[in-house]
Amino acid sequence: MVEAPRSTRQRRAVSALIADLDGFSSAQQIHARLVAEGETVGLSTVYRTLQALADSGEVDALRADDGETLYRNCSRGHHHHLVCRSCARTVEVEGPVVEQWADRIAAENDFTDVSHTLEIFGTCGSCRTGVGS
Amino acid sequence: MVEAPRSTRQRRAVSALIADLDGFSSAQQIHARLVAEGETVGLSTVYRTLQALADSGEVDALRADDGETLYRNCSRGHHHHLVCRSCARTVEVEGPVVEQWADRIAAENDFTDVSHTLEIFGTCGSCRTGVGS
DNA sequence: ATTCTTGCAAACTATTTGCAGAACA
DNA sequence: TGTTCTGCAAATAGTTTGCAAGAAT
Repeated sequence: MVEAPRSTRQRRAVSALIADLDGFSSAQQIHARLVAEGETVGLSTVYRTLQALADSGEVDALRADDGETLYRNCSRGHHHHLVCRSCARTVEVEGPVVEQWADRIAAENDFTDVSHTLEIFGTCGSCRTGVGS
Repeated sequence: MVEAPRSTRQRRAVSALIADLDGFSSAQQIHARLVAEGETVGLSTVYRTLQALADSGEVDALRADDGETLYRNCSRGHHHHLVCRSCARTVEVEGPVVEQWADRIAAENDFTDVSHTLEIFGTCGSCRTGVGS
């Protein structure tokens, strides 16, 4: 049997913060932000909490290219990100096409419990115009 | 100007080994295998070489869920992966639909120089059947 | 009261880097 | 010969874990 975790100040703080976040954040960023808000939480606890949340499916976890694990709220609908390489501006986009494609591909190969990660990178208009390197 | 790297015994050994590999291997696995074959190569050199190869586009690099970076030969064109969560079996898939969708989304938001990452995860047939939990 | 959780510090893993000597062009 | 490359060891970065003290039920 799976036990529901106890409700503690720390876990509530982490969950609350995550619920407010739009994009992805690393465990360290989340911890830093909590501390900045005046919460007293240990970094290990943040890691442990995020892992638990990810295991239970309440948050999505994904590895960034630099090796950090990023987490994001998973309550709102599934969507992806269009991120500017230069200024990191992020646009949330939905892709029914992609979802369906991914499901179909998985089915064709006899895979179940399908999930996927998708990020699009590019240079946004402002960065192209305004910022010469 | 980009300088072509020098041809050394170590780099040749790494390239040769990668060319022989079918799936993904970590830097450590590649190093271990080279040593096993009798090559004398330092681990750092393997890391540096793989990075260079990845930068120049000669190999694909991808982060595994456990944090290791995996490399594979990149002779064929752009494609994505369908990976089994349980046994890590990987199927290479192509997605013209996705490529087009990504380009269109980016264009709609005035982004240029578009690239994207996409991985699909699931549980493969064998793992579903064979492994009862 | 008992059991789960926290936080610190130390341990770990994968990867990167400084530097002196070796290898290439 | 003048760079570039290598290998070692030490340094990083992110994350995990042991354990004693603190909370939750």
